[in-house]
Amino acid sequence: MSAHLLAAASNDMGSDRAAAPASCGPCLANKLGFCAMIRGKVESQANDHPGAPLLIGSVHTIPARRTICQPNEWSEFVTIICDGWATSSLALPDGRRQIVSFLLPGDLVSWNLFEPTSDRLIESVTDVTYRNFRRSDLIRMLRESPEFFEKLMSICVQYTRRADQRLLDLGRRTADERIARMILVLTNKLAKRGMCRDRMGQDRIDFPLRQHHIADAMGLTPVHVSKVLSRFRRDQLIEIDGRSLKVLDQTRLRRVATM
Amino acid sequence: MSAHLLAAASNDMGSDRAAAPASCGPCLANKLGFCAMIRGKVESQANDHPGAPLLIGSVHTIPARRTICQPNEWSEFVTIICDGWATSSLALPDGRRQIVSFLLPGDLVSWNLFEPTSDRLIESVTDVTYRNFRRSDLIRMLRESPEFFEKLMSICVQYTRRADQRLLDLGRRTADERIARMILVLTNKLAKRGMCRDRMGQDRIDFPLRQHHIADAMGLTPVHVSKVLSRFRRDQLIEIDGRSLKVLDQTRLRRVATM
DNA sequence: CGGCGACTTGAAACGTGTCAATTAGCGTGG
DNA sequence: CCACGCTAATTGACACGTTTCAAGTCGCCG
Repeated sequence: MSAHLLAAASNDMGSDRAAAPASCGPCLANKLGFCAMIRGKVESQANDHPGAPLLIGSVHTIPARRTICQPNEWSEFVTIICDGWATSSLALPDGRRQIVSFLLPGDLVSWNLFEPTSDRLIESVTDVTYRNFRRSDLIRMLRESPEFFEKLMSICVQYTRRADQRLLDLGRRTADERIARMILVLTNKLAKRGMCRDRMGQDRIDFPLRQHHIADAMGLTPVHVSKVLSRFRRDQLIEIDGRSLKVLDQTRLRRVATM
Repeated sequence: MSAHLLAAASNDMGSDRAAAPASCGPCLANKLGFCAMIRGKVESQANDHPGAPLLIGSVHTIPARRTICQPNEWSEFVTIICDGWATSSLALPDGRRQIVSFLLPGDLVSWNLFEPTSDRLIESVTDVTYRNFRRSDLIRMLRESPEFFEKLMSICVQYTRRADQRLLDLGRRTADERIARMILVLTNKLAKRGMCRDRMGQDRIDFPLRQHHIADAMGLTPVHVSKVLSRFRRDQLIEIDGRSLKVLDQTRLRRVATM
């Protein structure tokens, strides 16, 4: 199978090219995450072995509030978020649910490349575009490229640390602490990706989450989230208008969060 | 450096031998976990390349209630629990703590081989004997042995699923559900390792945990744990005497746990 | 204009935490 | 052997944080 054929077969947007797909323009994370590395790999592969099959992900776009992947659904693809916000969550039969993490541009939906299925339910919050890579391609790359391997391991460590903090949140922190921390962590994460609205100050961010998302992530009820956020606003800690959020007093917010 | 020298240098129990260390007799998990595989590897290595340096872990024993590893302490070793119970936990500056997992014989203290440091505080519950492997040895083995790699990945998946469930516990389950689930999960885990007291029934287990361990693992207070356990006992769901626990009515306990 | 979903707010209920007093268990040393 | 001191566990009364329920507002879109 030629490089051209494979790329065309696995990609549903004919205009994409391996080196710099059109859809990665808005993906602000392609500098730091996997995408860049994979594309780099693809380029060098194309240069070194012009005849070798190209590793390239197919791009998909999905509207807000849709499910991207069902729990325990088998998939031969590994997906990376290119644009928009999504959630990765667990659900109980009786309807209770727990959001494990918010997925932002550049995030791997599941960092375990060897598990073609997972308990998690993946849903879009906003419109989301994501990129599917063939699992087997990535595994091969993992074996061949030490650099890629290192990168995956460091992402793995990072995710684990986040998961640990979330556990501390749910087990031992009050609602105020949880929500304050969440705002700080998200702001920080977005700042790292250059996704803040302010050119300079890294404190105003697009904030598409509904309060029930925050509730499900922090193990609270939407009503209580509303009360805490109202209090934060009354205390001039944060400002929310429309779908954007600004941290007004980072110092005091940190104190509330006990960070 | 000869194989003999290396083994002697990294092992503080002179009588141990690579193929079947004396201390692994009581370690009931060596059939299924890492230990077996590593020892297998060591044996075949010794046979194939008699001159190559032996990969062998040093064995240590530590009394109950001691800290095995401080948070963020750098270590060139990867440790596996051989015997006894330990905890892996996170602590807040103000004293609140969250136990992330209980470590049983056969468990890897940290499954991330590439991270020489972690936030976790590792403490012994009972007397614990563990085995330290040189991180660099394991990493080399990981690269060389696909079989070993697979094993680590499957352990990794398993730990992730457990972590997910713990998140659901803390975020969305009531105290009763959490404690019932914990009892069932632990009983099950011990049964898998053949660590039950009954020869047949897999329901009576050694249970060295104090109630404050349960509290710290489940995000509750010791007082409340006591109340819930008392109720479970009054309702004939479980029986506790001394340091052993027996599930009396698995069906009803499962119902309480919403499993 | 009407309807719907997201959010807000208050009152009351509930689960869990806090505090305090008491008992049981266990290792240590006299 | 017992006395001592320590930690673990139990129990009840009360406080607090969070949930539940309910009513109402706001903004958005058909």
